[in-house]
Amino acid sequence: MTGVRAIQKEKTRRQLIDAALGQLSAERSFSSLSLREVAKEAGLAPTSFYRHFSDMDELGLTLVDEAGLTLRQLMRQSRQRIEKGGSVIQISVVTFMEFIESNGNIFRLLLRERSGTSAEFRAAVSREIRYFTLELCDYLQHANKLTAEVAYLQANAAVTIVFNAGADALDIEKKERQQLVEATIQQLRFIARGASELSARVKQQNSDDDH
Amino acid sequence: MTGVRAIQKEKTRRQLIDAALGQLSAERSFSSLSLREVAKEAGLAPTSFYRHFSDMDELGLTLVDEAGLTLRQLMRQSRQRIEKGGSVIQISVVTFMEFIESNGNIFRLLLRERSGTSAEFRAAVSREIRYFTLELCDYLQHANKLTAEVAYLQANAAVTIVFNAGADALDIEKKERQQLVEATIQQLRFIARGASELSARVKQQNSDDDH
DNA sequence: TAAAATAGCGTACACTTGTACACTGAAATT
DNA sequence: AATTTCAGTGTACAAGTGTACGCTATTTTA
Repeated sequence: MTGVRAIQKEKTRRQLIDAALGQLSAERSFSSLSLREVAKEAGLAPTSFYRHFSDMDELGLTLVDEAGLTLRQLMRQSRQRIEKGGSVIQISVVTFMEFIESNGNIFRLLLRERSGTSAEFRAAVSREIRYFTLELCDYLQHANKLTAEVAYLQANAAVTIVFNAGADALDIEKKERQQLVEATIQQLRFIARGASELSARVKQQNSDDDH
Repeated sequence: MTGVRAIQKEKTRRQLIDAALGQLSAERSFSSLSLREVAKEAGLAPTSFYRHFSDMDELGLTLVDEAGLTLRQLMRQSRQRIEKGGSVIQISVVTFMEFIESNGNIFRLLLRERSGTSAEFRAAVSREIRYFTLELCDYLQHANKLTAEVAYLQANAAVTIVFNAGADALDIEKKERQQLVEATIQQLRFIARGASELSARVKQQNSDDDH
């Protein structure tokens, strides 16, 4: 293991991944990239691509994994900030928007492949978003003392709202961004408030049943 | 006007539109369609395409308009049902899910082009969704006596949640669909509850300020 | 009725695409 | 030291792409 050869192979594999990521933009989706383009950008002959991935789909799924990793880093960063105090919702939204600003193309990848033409891609993206949601769910359950069910519904709704806001953020000017952030925060507050209200009511109901 | 020629032209234009719509599926996005394929499916020579659209983008934007039209029909249908009584939220969600079941490919078009590679497409889809949102906003403002601002935030959040649920519905079995519907309804209730709670508080605040 | 306009066709061309195949040189294994 | 493995190369090909151009047949206009 870890021979000169394996190291070099890993390096060019990385080059392919980076070449693909580098070609992504607002005007260019992963599915519009060609194997030849990516190989060329990585400084490889077209046919050398096959030494690393059996086709573009395999590379694409690797990118989605990579994106999921970035997403988890985001969460960690968010939690660190929250521990230092402040409004949880506000910090989360702001952190997410920062993530999008510096990882726009990775976020675009997730957004696009979530509704893309490959079932495998869609499943991969769903999985990453689900991890994200479940972590938030856990947090809500402990911090806000919610039913598991209500916590999940809230987490799911919140993630949907935030992702959607992120998508909107990609297409607007920086000065409008602030307004979007505030609107999103307010919407998350609606959800949080509604969840705890209705959760409390269910608990009351259950306790009535007990007597 | 209305000469034999114009009528025939409109007819083949329709054939092109229908050919394109007909090729859309879970595995096939609009951007993956080629001019030649669409022309062939419509029973035309490739170059005849240009007699009707200057390129595929122009055809695509026409499809988005068409999709928006279908969306507005959906709203009308929803309103009709609501007038006959019942839970507004429940009826809306169920109607939307029915729409997706019978117009899956049109909905997919909107979903995909919303985050696609053409700024013009994204803008067109945004516009259609905005109409949808504004109509809901109007309704909420009158029916629930909300601030214009709160009503908009609620409408926006609700549309986001419902669209997202629609996207999820496309990829699951029919039996799981019922569960998704119920979860979505619950999430919309969170939002509605939170909005009216926080709206009431703002009104109270404002009235305090007056004294 | 003669002339003009035009929807649709067929050919042609320059590109790009994925990938099969045979080859090379250096690293790994024996 | 001899042999095997294998990442990367270059050539080649069939298939598909958008679209320029000239032609035809029919409708529309003059």
